[in-house]
Amino acid sequence: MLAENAVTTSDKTFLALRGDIVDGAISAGSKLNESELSAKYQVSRAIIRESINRLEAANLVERKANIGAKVVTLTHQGLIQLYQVRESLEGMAARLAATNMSDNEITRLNQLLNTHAEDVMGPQSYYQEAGDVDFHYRIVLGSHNQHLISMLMHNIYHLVRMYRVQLGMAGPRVTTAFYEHQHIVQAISNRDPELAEMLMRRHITYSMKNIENKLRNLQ
Amino acid sequence: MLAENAVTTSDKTFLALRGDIVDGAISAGSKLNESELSAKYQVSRAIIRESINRLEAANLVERKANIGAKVVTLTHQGLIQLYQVRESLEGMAARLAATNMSDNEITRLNQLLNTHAEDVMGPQSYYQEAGDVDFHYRIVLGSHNQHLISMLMHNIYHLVRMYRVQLGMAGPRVTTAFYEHQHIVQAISNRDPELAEMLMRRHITYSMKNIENKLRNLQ
DNA sequence: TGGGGGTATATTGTCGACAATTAAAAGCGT
DNA sequence: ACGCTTTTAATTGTCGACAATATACCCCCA
Repeated sequence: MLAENAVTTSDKTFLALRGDIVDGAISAGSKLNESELSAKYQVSRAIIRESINRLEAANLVERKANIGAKVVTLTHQGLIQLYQVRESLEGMAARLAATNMSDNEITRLNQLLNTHAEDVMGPQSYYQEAGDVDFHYRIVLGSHNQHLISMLMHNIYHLVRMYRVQLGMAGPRVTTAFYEHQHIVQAISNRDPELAEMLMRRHITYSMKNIENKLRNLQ
Repeated sequence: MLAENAVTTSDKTFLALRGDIVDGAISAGSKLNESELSAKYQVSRAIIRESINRLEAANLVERKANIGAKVVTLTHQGLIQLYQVRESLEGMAARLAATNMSDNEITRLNQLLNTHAEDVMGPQSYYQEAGDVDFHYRIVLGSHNQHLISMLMHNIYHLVRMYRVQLGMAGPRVTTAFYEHQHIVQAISNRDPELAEMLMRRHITYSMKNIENKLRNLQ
């Protein structure tokens, strides 16, 4: 599951900070004071600075020379642009997965889908968040493309999660999304790259339209 | 031209290091010794470390905790994976450009193309590198998508250039590529997103196949 | 002579202090 | 009282030193 083993204190601090930003414990748009954070997380300013640099690379923070760093603000336009990139990259991931996933990987992907099927049919569907994430991760990894994997895992998904968490995304679309997942897996199982890409792109587009409705209030 | 104004010494050092890596002055695969670089560039180790972190984010360097950083190695597979990402992102950029570029921007894009036409028809075609880069930049910026722009400019293009420089890419395909550019601009001028994306993806695929031949020697 | 353990060296990780820059406050004149 | 200049405070940028980890070397032993 790609264990992000944090060996150094810088790693741990980065993960802690990232978690607090994604969860909203450090609110969107707020300024990051290095000395303050240094005291809060009990590490030197050098560590904080390194973490902030990594957060900037992860698109969670914006930095200006001699002025400082701010947590990104969540906007309607920002969400749209983020999902356009997702559509592009995950579409390609699905395309490559159809060619590059091993038979074994595909078997396990189908098993994952069956697990989700039970959840969807069951009483309460705790599917959405965790299940959806699992599914997308599996396909991205199945692309066997290091750049693609790295970009999505490090530069995109945490920001996506930040939108989801802070805008309270857990809504309907559970069963609908499930069937879309099913069709994507079918295309991959059939080793049909073109179709897999197209279905994934549509799936992400729909998903965006769904979220978009929930934040007409954001400018 | 997106002036990367480097205000701080850290910025300057980063740019210097990046240039040396892309150009091969610091050879691919070699280890980066922090103290050594600190002496070479006349700055503290803190600056070097920050620069190395940024280079890692730019996919030009790989870092391991407590062990150190190495310049990436150029491989056949690495090139393919890089171009797959390019195809994905620039395809989307072309699609968005067809919708989002202003009439003014499109006019200037056509002018750029005319300039290149003269070069291609002229005696020596110094077109390839600079011209190609200009063209692609213009379209990426035309997408008006900040994530897309940032990813390509900071995380992809410098590595692409590193492959080009170090594998001595300047070859034929000058006029061929020009006509492909022409068709892409036509699609954008016609406000046809679907076609613009398709043509850009093909253009990049062809370009990769062309480069691929030149490095059968790389494993 | 070859291998394992332990010491020495080199390299990276972390820290606190100083310098440079920016933002805020005070002082001044009109 | 208002606007401009000067001074002060706060924050970021840079540095050299110390700590922790990994690598290289040497010695000892079978």
